[in-house]
Amino acid sequence: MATDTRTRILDASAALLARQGYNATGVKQIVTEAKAPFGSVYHHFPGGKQEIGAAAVVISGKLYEQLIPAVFDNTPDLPTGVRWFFNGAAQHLVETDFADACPIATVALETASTSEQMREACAAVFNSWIAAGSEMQQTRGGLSPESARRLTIAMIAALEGAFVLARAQRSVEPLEVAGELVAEAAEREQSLGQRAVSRAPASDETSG
Amino acid sequence: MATDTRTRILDASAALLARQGYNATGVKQIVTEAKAPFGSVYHHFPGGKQEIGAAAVVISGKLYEQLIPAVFDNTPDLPTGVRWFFNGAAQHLVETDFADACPIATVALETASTSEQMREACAAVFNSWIAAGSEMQQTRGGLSPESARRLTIAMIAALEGAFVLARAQRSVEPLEVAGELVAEAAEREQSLGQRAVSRAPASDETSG
DNA sequence: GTCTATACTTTGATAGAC
DNA sequence: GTCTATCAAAGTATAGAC
Repeated sequence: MATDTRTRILDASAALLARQGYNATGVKQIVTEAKAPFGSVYHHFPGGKQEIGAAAVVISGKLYEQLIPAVFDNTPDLPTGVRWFFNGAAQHLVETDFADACPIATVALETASTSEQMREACAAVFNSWIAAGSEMQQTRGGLSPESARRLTIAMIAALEGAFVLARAQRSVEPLEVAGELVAEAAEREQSLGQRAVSRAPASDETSG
Repeated sequence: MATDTRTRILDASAALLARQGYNATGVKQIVTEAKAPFGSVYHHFPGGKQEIGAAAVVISGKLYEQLIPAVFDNTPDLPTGVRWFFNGAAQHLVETDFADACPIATVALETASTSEQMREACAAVFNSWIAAGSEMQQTRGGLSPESARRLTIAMIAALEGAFVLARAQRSVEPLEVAGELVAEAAEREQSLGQRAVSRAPASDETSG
């Protein structure tokens, strides 16, 4: 059984938005790529381009989120995982001739001030990444919820910004530098966290 | 004397590209905003939209670059300057309702794989920022050229990525977290650099 | 539900009068 | 060098046959 029309439209949209951004991707291009009749778009997505875009962003976000456990579940420690993460991103960037970086960053910047529906979809994706990364860093790094959240946000921000520089300069240097910055921060946080854990099993809620 | 047509076109383009990105900004919108006749665009910029965009990006880049000395020339030390820099960016973001972040990041992502002319213009701007930041950090922080370059790239990357998250989430939290990460890295680098300086006035060219 | 044809707008760009 | 008129193509969205 082949995938249905709706799924093909979303998959094609996710791929096009990731590579071209929101404004450069036309509905006509989407249906051509999805091998779908034009009218089907507005049958499955009455909200038009914005509704397609928002749904496609969420799909890309869920796929990309799987990279977090895929990388960090096999790492000996947190800083090593961070280095793997940035190295893997750099390698993928080179393999795709600096085309495939973050699937939603371009869309997020384009639509942040022009489409509330798209902005909220992108924000939801970033929040899910932060939640997934924070939980991973608490489990694998022994970090407190607050430290894990902060380190995760810093990691995502450093990665996103390094992507911007790397694609413009066609160089992985920004990814190497940003990755090392975050990895060293992870080293300090992890040693602090593990020390805290070995001293006091639960520093919070001692009075509750 | 009022500004001439060419200058008005470039100023209007720089403002529109910063807020809307490249693909959302039309040539017709530019001439309307610049109060210029439509045909003038192709008289002054035979290369069309790409030539206007490339020139406007360079102008925005030079303006934004002035923020580096404006902030760091008055700071007591490097880490404080880093915190001022991120705090100022956060404040400006809130004041503009999360519209004005980096004037070229959106354009850079949009055009990195579709217009070599635009990509090179953005890359040139980023390189000029890295050069200016590196020189500042060598002068004010006592960092080696290599350390200064790496810390500057990390600072710009962290700022750019924090902008992406902040605009999508309409929150300055990413700027606070990313800024603190870079500031703490600057603290370590500066103490290392100044120690090296006080031990050996000129570690390089000792044999020349 | 599927698919075609089309309406209407806007795009980047050009020609040519002045 | 200024400005208007216009082009061909692409944009999103809709109507309506099947």
